[in-house]
Amino acid sequence: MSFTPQEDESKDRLFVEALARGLRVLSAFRPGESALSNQVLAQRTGLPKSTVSRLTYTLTKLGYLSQDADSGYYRLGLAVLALGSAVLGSYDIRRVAAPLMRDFALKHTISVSLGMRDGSDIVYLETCRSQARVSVQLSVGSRVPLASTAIGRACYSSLSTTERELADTDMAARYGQDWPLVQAKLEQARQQVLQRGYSESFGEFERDVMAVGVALPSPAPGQGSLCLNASGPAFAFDADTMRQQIAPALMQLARQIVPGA
Amino acid sequence: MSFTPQEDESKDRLFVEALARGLRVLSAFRPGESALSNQVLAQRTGLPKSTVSRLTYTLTKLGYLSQDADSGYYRLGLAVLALGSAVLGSYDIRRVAAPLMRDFALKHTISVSLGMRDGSDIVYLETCRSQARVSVQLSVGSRVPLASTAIGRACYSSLSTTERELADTDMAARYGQDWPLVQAKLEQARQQVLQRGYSESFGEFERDVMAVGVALPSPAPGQGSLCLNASGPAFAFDADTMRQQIAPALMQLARQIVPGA
DNA sequence: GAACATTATTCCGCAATGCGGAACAAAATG
DNA sequence: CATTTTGTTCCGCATTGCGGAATAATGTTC
Repeated sequence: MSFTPQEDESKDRLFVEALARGLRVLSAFRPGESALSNQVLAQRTGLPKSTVSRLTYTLTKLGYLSQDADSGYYRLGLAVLALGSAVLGSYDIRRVAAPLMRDFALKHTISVSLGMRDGSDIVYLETCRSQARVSVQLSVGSRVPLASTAIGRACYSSLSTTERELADTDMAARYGQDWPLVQAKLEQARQQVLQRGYSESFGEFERDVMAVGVALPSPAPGQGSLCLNASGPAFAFDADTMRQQIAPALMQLARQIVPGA
Repeated sequence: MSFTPQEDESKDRLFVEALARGLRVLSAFRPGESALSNQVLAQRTGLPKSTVSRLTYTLTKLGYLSQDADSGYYRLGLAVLALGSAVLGSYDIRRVAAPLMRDFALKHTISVSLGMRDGSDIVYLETCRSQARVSVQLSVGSRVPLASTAIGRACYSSLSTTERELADTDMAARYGQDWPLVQAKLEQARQQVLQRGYSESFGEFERDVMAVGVALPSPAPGQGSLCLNASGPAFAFDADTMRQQIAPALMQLARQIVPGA
């Protein structure tokens, strides 16, 4: 249960507890949820009622929460959105990648996403779907696991030895006794990437979804590893099509996005 | 200099200062900026060095900031993105509006945005541009003033008397001695909305940008007021076109999005 | 509408927690 | 190597946040 393996826990004079708790309240809101009561927040965060009350009060005053007039429930405020858009704005790769991704999605009638690794997850920075009706880029900001997705495996395979070992430690903790199995699968995926240049996940993360992934060579090292996937429904894309048509095209797309490679 | 006019300042036992300061650090990042040094953060937030150091330390540990490996500078972390996407996910209007907006944008070769009022600003929740190459929905989450934009004026005009007076107070503080002029302009816009059903801003917010706006009847009252605009470059859209073609179509779009009106 | 259950807010004494000046360390600059 | 600039750590102080308990507000049941 030690979150901070490098030090003896809880003696961290530099860590600002009140800030952490406030953010814990904000992150208790799961996407798709409209409004939460003060009590639900207390349950989810594990904080005492009165503390939550004070934190919601503060967050509301700052615009990070807004209180529903009649129900009194809290919802995430628009100030949070400003932060989120500041994040997206700071990644200039998106500006380059998005139009190319859009062309790709239209040409191949498939969805394509740009992701970045965060620990043992991939966070989507941009998604282009072939038909725009399905879901409103709700995927931007959402997380998928490194281990079971094509995009995650591609990313994993592109890590340096030291980074890979760090990620391994992360996942060992995350998957517990399943880790050996997961690791074997990951190693297998890595070998495939080394040989063929792309990764696969055919129905492993979501049933009936076929996906291939490639890593982008990191433009500035240490900036975080970027990766792409292309995914479509199994009824429209079989394994052969993914391997012979989509995967090469995706590798081509990666080269377009990062020319120096 | 009193931020909280309702009470005698700084005697607020419920307000959690440390949380506010931490968020002040996060919001010091402006969109488009990549990485900030610890010192710049101190300057922008007005906090002492050591405090900022502690806050950045905490935020980094929580994933809300990430530290660039070599420069040591901080950038907004991916955890912030998750929060932002949770906000967007909580507004189900987007799901309804987005495809309709997209059709509108394509049909009229014009940009259309969905916004929500936050104080004396409008925050964009969704934008659809006619040509997708220009800017990657960077606009989602960005703020434009209520007073000088078409979308803001439409929203203002749809407020109830009490809400409008609150907004007035907000803007009086914001615009200072310019407020009488601004208010006159707003009142004029409001009359126009009452008569014709839409608002205009022809080059007033951004030079050479023509825009019209309409308000959406709030589906659940007190949930915040939603509004739409359509905007295009002056060389492609003259005032007559905006008034006779775009504005009626936008009003039609509003009725499509919120059928019960 | 009385009696109860559930949830939110406020109070208040205690001490833990965060504060910030200053000392220290580490780079960057010349 | 001296100097400036920037980041981190230390540490005593008291402010600030804490959380149990009391209070208020709201909703529910009969």
